[in-house]
Amino acid sequence: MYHHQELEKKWQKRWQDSNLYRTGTDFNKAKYYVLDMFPYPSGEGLHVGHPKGYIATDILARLRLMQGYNVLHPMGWDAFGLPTENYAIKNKIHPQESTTKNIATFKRQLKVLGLAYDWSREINTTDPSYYRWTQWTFLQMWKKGLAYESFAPINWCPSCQTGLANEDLEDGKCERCGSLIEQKPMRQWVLKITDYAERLLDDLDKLPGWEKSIKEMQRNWIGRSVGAEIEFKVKSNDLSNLTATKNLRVFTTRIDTIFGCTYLVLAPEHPLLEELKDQIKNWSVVEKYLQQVKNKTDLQRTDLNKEKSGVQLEGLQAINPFNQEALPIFIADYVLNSYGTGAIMAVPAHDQRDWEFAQKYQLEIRSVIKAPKSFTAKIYKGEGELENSGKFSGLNSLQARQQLLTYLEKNKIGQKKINYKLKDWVFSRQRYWGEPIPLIHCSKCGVVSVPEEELPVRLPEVESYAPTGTGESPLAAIDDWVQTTCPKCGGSAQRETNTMPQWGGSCWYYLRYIDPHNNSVLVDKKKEKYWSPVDFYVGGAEHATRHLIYARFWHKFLYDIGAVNYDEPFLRLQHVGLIMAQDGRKMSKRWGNVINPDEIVERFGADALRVYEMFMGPFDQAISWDTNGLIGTRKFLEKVERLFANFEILGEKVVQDDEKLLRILHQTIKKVEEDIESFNFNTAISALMILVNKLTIYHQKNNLSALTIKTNQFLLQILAPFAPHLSEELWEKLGNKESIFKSSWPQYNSELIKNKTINLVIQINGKLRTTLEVSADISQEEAWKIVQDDQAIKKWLTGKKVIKNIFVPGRLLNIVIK
RNA sequence: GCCGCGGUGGCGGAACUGGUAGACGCGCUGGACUUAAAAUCCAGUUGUAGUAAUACAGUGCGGGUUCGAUUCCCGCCCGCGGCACCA
Repeated sequence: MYHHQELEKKWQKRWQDSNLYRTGTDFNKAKYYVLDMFPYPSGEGLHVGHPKGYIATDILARLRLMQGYNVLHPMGWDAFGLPTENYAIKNKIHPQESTTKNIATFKRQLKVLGLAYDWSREINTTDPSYYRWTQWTFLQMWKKGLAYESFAPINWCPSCQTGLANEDLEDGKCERCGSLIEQKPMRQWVLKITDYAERLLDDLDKLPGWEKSIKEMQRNWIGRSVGAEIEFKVKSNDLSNLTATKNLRVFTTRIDTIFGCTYLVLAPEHPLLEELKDQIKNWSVVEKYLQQVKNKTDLQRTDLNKEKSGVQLEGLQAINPFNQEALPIFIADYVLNSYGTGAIMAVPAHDQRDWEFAQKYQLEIRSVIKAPKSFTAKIYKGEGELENSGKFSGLNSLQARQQLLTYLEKNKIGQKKINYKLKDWVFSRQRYWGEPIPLIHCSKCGVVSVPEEELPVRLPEVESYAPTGTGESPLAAIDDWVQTTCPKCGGSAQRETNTMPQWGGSCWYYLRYIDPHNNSVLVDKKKEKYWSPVDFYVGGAEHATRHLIYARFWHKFLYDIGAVNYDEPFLRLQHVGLIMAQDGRKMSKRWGNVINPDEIVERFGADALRVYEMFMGPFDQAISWDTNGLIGTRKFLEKVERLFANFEILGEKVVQDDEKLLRILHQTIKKVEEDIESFNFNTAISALMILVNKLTIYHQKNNLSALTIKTNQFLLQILAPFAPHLSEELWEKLGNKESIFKSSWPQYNSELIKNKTINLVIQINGKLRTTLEVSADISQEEAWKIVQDDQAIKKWLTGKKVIKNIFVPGRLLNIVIK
């Protein structure tokens, strides 16, 4: 037993008093930047799942510290956001006030875990000295035309009363509150992230240190598809021999199926509809359909199971530019106005959706790609040899696409086109608790930026935080804040009253840790060059398509304007697997299954919690909490403590290092070091347990330590990143004056770790029959000699013919018999 | 539907590059210590048969390659995550 409460407090105080984790400033040393995704300080405080990632980075940071690196390992708060604001509305408490309170709670909870953060670099996104630079970057984007005002319909959450970005939706619902999202035309500030789509996609290849799954999620989200835009002429029936009335562009990835196009479909919102209204003979039917579509929610509209519906635009025809065929035109809500050109060429023979539609409205289905003989289903979606395609028949899909494209471009009826699913980032929110957008509207000069030296534009005090619901932020009601003078002409003008989304401040916080108190630039260039990029970044996978795309975009922009020296912010990325409750569900107040880390630390100690969370299973996997498992790791720490307690009593005895145990020790040093680097903490701890078990057994049998004090200290050093408090205590007990984290990580002896003897596996026809303890460098001949005389093997060989021996040096001998 | 990840004892999980499947921990069983309990320590713990030595089976299912497959290939099933009328 050891008294974790006083012991842990003692060391936490000492670390703090000695500034042990203050970031080094000697730029001649190698650097290592380990970063956690900073938390949103909610009112509920932490549960045991939250710190899992922080413990992991802490272990890595401590290893790097002992290896002699300058380590940057900071923490801060992503504190703007809706829950705090909603809390303010309900309880009339200023968001700043509850934010301050929540941060204090979080910080206390993190501190009792003994995390090695450099708190002198703490940042907070709601601090004006921080958001000044968020605003500054926004202005730079605005100046480059990357931030623009849009009046297009956007996602509107009727419950949160604000516009949202595509990334903020889940299944057509608000990610925050679950309300169904509506489309609402509104004035919005939008960031042109699509300008960066290609780089965001291509540069993923520069990040071998990112998990495949997260890169895939980003690729999916960016959604690049290569195809062609083709121009059809739209003619009125009455004037079919006259010139075309309008041009209509469609986007397709399968131009090789163009001869199979038997009709065209427009999205119901397509602008051409309004333009050709007069020539559409069944306009009243069309109008009715449009009304029906309008009444559907987005969720209903995109329901894959629903039957396709649409209406033909009677009186209009489209001309296929490749064969001059006149085709009917439909509107149908299975075509989205927001993707491509909002219009498609329908090829029912080779597209599931077009096929369904054609079936319903009895349209021609014309095969233009030969299906393989083995193909039995109705719709062949694959590639192949073209048929019924004029002079292009006989080509394969790939050749056809190239030739058709050439034809398109030569005849100026279209061109190659790349489309992305990624949409520009709707960047304004009609809420209070966010960074004000630093722009001014002047009736004479238009939109004018707040001069940089006047930044930050501070959030004003308001009476009510409640959203107005009119599409205006609560800031709009603060007249003496809104009314200002135009920086350009000096005339009266109004401030922009929208605020930035929660994701704004987190786009660049990792840069600010590098230089958190700089008042003249976002980050000092020299410091940035030294510390950037982040070497290791750890956080939840739920950020794969939000924060991690936004931050990469923001960073690339900063790179383009010369503010940072490399165009990717995070070299290595690792996602944390959730800790679920014991019942297998997510830990949540709602289910009443939350485990508070404070209680665990109180009862079992921070070290036990740390070791347990790392030992539970693979780091990136979701695993259920089990307090029994935690007791196991606590017992392990007590075992370590006992080992050294007895050591003290027996300390005077002169011992020599036991060679076998010394070998295991050095193997463990290697294993622990490598496993920390690869985030396989569970196996690192398992190795430590094996070592401690062996030392304990030796200790008990011989009533003395297997190793000298000096070698025994290695054990404490490799345990220290996991269980820093106990390791410090025992380290001190052994007579060390300085912190264990000022000692150097032990070097394993690569000669020593080689096993001298091995258990040679003897197989017969691949089946294990026996093992022999032999010298590690035994030759095949020697092994064969021994094996033939072995009783266990002899009986298998009698009456059989040995065909051959397969020998894997240092491992096995397999005898193949017949 | 598409993409990614996974499926191993009662449980969490381990296994290098194709080479002893089940490390380590939890739980359980038996034992030592104790007046007793806790703690600690020892032994056992994939299944079947056997006192045992040992044998056979065994890593979601069915095939294949190989001297040898949890690992590689083909075809499925199930679970998790992401995307999704994206043309």
